[in-house]
Amino acid sequence: MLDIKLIRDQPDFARERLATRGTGDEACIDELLKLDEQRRKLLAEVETLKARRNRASKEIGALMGQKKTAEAEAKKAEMRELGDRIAALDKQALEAGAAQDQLMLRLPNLPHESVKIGKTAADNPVVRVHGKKAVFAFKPKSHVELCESLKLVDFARATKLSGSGFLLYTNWGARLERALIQMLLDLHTGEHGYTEVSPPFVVGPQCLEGVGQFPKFKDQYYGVVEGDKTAEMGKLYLVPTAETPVANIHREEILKESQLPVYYCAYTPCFRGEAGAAGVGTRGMIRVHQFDKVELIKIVKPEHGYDELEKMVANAEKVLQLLGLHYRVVLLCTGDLGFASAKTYDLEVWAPGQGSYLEVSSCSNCENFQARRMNLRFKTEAGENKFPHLLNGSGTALARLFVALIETHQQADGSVLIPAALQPYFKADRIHV
RNA sequence: GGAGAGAUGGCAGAGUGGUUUAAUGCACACGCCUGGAAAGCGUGCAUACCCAAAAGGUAUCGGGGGUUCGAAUCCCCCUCUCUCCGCCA
Repeated sequence: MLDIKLIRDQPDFARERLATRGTGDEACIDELLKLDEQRRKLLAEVETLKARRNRASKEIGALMGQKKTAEAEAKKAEMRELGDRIAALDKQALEAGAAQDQLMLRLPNLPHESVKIGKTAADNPVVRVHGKKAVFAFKPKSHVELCESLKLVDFARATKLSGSGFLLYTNWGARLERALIQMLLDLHTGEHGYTEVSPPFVVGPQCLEGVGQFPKFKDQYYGVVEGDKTAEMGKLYLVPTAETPVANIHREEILKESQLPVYYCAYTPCFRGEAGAAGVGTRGMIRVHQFDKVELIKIVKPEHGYDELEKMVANAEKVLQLLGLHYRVVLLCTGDLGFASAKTYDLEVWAPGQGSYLEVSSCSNCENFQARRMNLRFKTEAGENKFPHLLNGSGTALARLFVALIETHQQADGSVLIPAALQPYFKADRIHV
């Protein structure tokens, strides 16, 4: 959520920054300003009346104490009338506030000034490239072929169980997935200073609202029902990313300045409805309804937000380096930026069998956009309450990492070599038939 | 799922319709005192919003609704916590 005071004081700045997203959201600034003015006018009015009533009520108490019943009754009648006006005005003020909130919750974050203005992913500048595309003396297979020949994933039976878009890892495939999860958690906790947490995989709607997934993108997530209580539908949702539970851990809290920065990392499966995405790249493991991910979350002082973002990107890159993968880092342009983010780097790993780069990580500084939504603050040494910056980054997503890994390290004989860093977890150096 | 008891500020804890402007204690900060410290004394110490600022005002005692001129206090609904019972990995 943006700061209404910023919109009030610098509407042109907010309009101009929002416009760079190309979503047309800047159009509602005028309506927002109107609603805000209306709300404040009503508030001032109703508060004046309430102040008068509070004073009168005390006087009534005093009059009754002095047994001046007639005077007290006269004042009571007067206040009854005032009470009706207060109730009516109160309702209006509340409605104006609710309308304003609805609008505010649907307004995306302002892109940071360092973000390139652009329209689509094609405009994203490549910041740096690591390694080179693997060269093969043979035609590299796609991960789908490798998974079938090495029996790493049983696509057909997964579909039988849960429909399309779900995966049944088998044998070496299941072990590889587990080894990757453990390697990444060990890396981030052991080398990068993150504290491991294991959150619930279902969360209440307030968590989705807190990070900006609700109310605008409500159609993309899975709601759960306990037993046959269909009335409970929508009370809980499967997490679309660990960001949802983990970023909300300290919601509605006031942290001490000395507690910052907070670094969390968590493994969770991620569940995504991907509404409207059917038919696009659905074959294989690139776009699925459930995948594993190790997520990084930081809560930091505002002045450190962007240094911490760079460090987080480096932490995610380390994963790809250890696995011997070629990748590039791109900076998302304003048009490609996520709803809550002010600045995002994507890590795209090369998948030789696909002949394309796959997004395996997205690291964002959401500044105080999410902190405002979840009312997460910290108290400075001077005693002032401030909103911290919230950062999230994949460290990394696994299904696509799995794809890049087996496609990159496949051999002419159809086997796949396991990188040295992963061997202690995988307990073998090669996958073969 | 059943029965009972609870939810008040950073913590503890009083407050059952009107000087409560939420007492008191602890913790914390600052000052006095001291050679220095402890103790003692004094002052301060929730959040948000309205107001250009100040002064002031409004709201908030788990959440929502109601009664009333007035609600932490009375009524209704919900959530959560604790104790016991049942079921369960």
